[in-house]
Amino acid sequence: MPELPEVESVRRGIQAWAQGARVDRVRILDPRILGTTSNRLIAPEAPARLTAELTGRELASVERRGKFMWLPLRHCSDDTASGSAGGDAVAEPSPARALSVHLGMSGQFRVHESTDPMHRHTRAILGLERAGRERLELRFVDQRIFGHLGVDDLVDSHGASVPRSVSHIALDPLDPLYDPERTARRIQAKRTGMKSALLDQTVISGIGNIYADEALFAARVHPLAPTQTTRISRIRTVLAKAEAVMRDSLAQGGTSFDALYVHVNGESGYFERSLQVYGRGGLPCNRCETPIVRERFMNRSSHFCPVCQRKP
DNA sequence: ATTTTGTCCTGCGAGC
DNA sequence: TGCTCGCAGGACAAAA
Repeated sequence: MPELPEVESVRRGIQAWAQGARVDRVRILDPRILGTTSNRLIAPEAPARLTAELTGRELASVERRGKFMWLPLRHCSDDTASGSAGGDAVAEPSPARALSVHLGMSGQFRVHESTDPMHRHTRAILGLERAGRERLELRFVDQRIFGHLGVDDLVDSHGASVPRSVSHIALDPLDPLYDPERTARRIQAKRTGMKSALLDQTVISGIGNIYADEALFAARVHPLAPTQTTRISRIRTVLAKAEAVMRDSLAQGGTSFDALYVHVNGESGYFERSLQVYGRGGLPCNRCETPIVRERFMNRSSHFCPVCQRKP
């Protein structure tokens, strides 16, 4: 399940290939990836519209906030020259639109040559033309179609330019502008459990079910500990552990449980072997040997040590 | 207003 | 053997 470390791994993975490339071909194989998880009504003309928006554009960079990625678009220099017929020579305008990407549960970006065999769950293909280098394809593969592709206006949010669809997402712990103290106070102001707060992408972004469980274990805090009565120092610790565990994971290329998360070249990350509680229900706690408990609440599995993480 | 619940989707494995 | 059922969970609309 791609969370911050996995998405950042993918961002770094495609950056070298995508940055500065020109989109010369777009194929939408399954239009459902153009919708959101809650809006599956795809206008019939949506694929053609996205294709028109992207074709001929240059991908300026690859950005990320939390689990969201986007690639700001700009007109290629030759396009600009022919487009502004006889107009004043203006400086390259800052990108106003971006290709926005969410990997959902099972989304992957894979770098391929166009002759490579097609993966069964390929949902979209961007053909990339790169000055002086061979053509390649960026393929969006997504088994469960929780992922999303779209083109969106760039707007200002938390001191950065992000797609409108990302503007409500909070800064993540790897963002230079991230403020852990402010985040801790916001969490304490909520009336909910600690795990719910960590998963609220408008409070802190990038944390999903795996790293929420791992951070709470590392901080010795129960997932259902009420935010309001948890001491601010404990909340600070949880945030520090969340950041630490995600940085560790990133250094190991992220967590790969199965073939659902892989790098752009198809290789897996190695953080799974470092997980302390997630996926370890019934196995002994690495600190106290007590069997790790797996319980379902919030419609999700939560994994924790009943001894190390005292009940609220 | 804020918090919780339900929904989307596919493949796989357990159980009968 | 073949079927059904449950499970995996990110984000968001809807309900509470």
